[in-house]
Amino acid sequence: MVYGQLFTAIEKHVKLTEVEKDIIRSCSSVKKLRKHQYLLQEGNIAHTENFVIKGCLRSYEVNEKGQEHVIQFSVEEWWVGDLLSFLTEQPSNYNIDCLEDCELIQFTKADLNRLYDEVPKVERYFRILLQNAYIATSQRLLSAMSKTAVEQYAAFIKKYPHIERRITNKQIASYLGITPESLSRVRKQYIAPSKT
Amino acid sequence: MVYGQLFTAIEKHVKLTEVEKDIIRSCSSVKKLRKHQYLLQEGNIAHTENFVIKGCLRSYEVNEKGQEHVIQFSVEEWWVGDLLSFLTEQPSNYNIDCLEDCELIQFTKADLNRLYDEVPKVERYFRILLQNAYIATSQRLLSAMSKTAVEQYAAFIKKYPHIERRITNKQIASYLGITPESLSRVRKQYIAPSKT
DNA sequence: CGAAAATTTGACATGACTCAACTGGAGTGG
DNA sequence: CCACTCCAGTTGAGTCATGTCAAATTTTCG
Repeated sequence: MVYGQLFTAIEKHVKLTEVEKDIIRSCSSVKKLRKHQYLLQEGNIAHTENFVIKGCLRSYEVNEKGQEHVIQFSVEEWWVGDLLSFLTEQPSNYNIDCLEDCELIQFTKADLNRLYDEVPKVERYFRILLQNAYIATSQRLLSAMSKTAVEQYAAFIKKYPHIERRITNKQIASYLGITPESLSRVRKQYIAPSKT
Repeated sequence: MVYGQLFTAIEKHVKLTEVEKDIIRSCSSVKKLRKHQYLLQEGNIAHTENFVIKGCLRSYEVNEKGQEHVIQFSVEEWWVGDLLSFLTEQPSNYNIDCLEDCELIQFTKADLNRLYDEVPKVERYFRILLQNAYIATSQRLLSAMSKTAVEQYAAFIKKYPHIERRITNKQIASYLGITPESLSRVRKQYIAPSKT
């Protein structure tokens, strides 16, 4: 039942047999976390990659100057984790906490390597997933470099209207790389697109 | 001979048999381009992904305001192309031109799909490649958001000392998302690390 | 050699940040 | 259920980093 969302997500890219689904089930586990709990804290190694069944998480980094930067918000049907730490098994620079009560499907590195070998389609799925993530991040980078704060906010609202209602403006500001004060001013200028 | 660099690059991640190498050779072609020639122009579809044997290329986008933004410099042993256009077969928003005479190994989408099926190791290699690209882009994004121009320039020089000597400051400025004038001022402040 | 491009420099404009104060809503404990 | 605290959000004033525009200078390369 909980796996339905995961299989649907995977099957957008590759078809799975029942046997393969069973292997995937056996190579993962379900985890529940409450609001404010941490999935990962700076200095720890990310032992899992996680698929979100329910809830909303934020990944952020605290830089040398003490500033927090939100890297990503993750909601239902998205993946969350620190890929770098997961792959290298080195301590993470990221913090990931729950903005709402959450339910996740977790895969360890061993799980995933076993899956790659036993179900090559999963490796294909992850290649495609990474292609998309890479493209999305490249576009976000370009957007961050060339757009004003207003343009970025407008682009964010357009792209994530659903997420926008679930998180505070302070978090959005951190994601956009501007201060909460600036976002507040930006929001006054910004004419919201008409409600549905 | 020219394929030596490609095989070395792939074999950093997965071992190849001679048969597999032959398949790779048969699924690709070598292309030479002169300085100032375009590998890809905005509006065209990226029909190939390309491995650089020799030379240096720049990928850039021209935004609505007419500003050029360098997305990436690609030198020997790197890949270059527009993944989004390549995958979706939609017109590209990018321009890619040669900053030096170049030699590339090209793979079409059909080539690559055939390779993925015939040599699953290649799919693994690309998954790993994309993981690394995704991580690198994520870090660059964070850096662009939280660092001053001086810090960014210092980070760039530290990370790409080799590339730095092959391209103009104007290009570097565009890559960092600052104006050439700002870079010029930044360079005065910046104390170069001692030469080797 | 000479044209075109890159780089530097100066003066000035501006978008976003910092700091500080104030408002209002959410959550907590008595 | 009220009083209290905490924190998000807003607003104002002043500052600073970077951009813009223009001109001078140097370098590149045909």
